[in-house]
Amino acid sequence: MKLYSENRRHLNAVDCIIFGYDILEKEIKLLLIKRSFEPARGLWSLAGGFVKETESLDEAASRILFQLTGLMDVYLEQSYTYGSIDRDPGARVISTAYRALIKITDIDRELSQVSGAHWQSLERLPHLIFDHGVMVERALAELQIQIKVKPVGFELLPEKFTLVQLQDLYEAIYQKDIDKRNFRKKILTMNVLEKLDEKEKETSRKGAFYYRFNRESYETYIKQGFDFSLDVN
Amino acid sequence: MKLYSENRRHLNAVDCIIFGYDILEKEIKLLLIKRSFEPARGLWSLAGGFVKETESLDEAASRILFQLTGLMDVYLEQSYTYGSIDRDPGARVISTAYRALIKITDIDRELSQVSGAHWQSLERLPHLIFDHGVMVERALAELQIQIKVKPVGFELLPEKFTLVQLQDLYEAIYQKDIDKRNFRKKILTMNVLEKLDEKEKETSRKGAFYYRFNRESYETYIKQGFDFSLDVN
DNA sequence: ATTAATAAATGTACCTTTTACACTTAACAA
DNA sequence: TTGTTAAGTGTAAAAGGTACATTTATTAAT
Repeated sequence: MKLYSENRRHLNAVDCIIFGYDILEKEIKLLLIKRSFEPARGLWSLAGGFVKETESLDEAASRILFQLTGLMDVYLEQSYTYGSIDRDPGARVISTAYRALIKITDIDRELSQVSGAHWQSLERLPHLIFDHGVMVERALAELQIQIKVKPVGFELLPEKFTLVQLQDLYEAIYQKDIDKRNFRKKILTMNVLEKLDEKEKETSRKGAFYYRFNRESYETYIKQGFDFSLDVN
Repeated sequence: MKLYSENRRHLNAVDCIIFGYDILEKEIKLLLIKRSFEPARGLWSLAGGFVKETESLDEAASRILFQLTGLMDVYLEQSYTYGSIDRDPGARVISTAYRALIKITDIDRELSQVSGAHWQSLERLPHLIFDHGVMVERALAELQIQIKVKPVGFELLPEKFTLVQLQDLYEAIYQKDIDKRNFRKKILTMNVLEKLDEKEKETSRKGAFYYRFNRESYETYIKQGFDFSLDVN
């Protein structure tokens, strides 16, 4: 084992896979940017940046997300660290990917225009630079696992949402159809949804009741070892 | 966004959480080493080392595992990257943890003596340096999740093992008792175990039949979307 | 030869959860 | 008043999970 000083130092980056849900198009979207510097300038990429000596990896990821979206306190979890020698043709860069879930409606549309960021449907992504495509695949797989165990779906929806919208979201994440009655039965027996006295009336004459996620009762259930897994048809 | 060259470089390390299973003591063990350099020389730590410019993270982890154990082609998966600024008091080091599963019997006892490595029971670990305790906790949690979905337990057992031994292993990982008949029913319906014509006779007069993991039928089932989860009492 | 001791091996009934499936209701517009 | 549209609802059958006690094979001791 060598002394610290004898060892080679590396550039470290973070890249953010930023998921959003488009409630109208019923599609998961990713916030992507046009890369502004060489190599690969002008091509689509994840939001990323180098880790500074004054910040942790988590802080770097938060910073990059904030710079792009103006949002703080976003759902953000480490995904995986990519460390192949040649993954970035510009230099050896070790990059830690982070998964972010945001409510599309929270984003200031102007802001993202300025920074050259755009929401792109997961179904038809443009080609991404380097290994960013692999990062997206892994992050999506993690999201699919995560949502079985934790109600992270609510991070992607507005405060008020209908059961139809919630089901559409689950179908988009699983990329599978779900039986309506079974879905409602299961999600309602979890007792983490509050029915509101208000209806969403854009999409039907009858209207659908809004619900709200109750974070407190969720915490209670988690402590009791509650299992949110939703095995879906 | 700055140019590559303007950004600060960091030391990158990998640390290996090496799990083994002691079939006699029915305990999960970790292979730990006495640290040989400052800071924290002489204290217990995970096996780790710096990432070289000529190797990927995965390669660095394999190399460190090989240097310590002499084993190649070991089950090895990335766990998590630890990037707090002050996690290592010697310098800023970003460390990626890897989870390794090895058969204790595969290890050349001499070799580990030379390198100052020792198996320590997970139940009564010594204090570990830096954030290595946290790394262990996370890796164990990952192992507990992993074993529900993939039969990784077989990585920890010798080629031939009895159902009693397999159950003991699951109990050690889950840190929970499991009903014998239900365990056997479930594990046998998975059809990935081959019963051998041979008995283990050390621990009882009657003797227990040896089984062998059939990797081929496992692959077949995985492709069909088989679910190995074993929800246990 | 018989008996005692020990751990391995085995089956079933009950309960819970999951699945499959089609009609009624509310609201508005014509 | 009627037509249209999407929201909302229940039940029966199947599958899977849980709880639980006795028999069997083998060896050592008498």
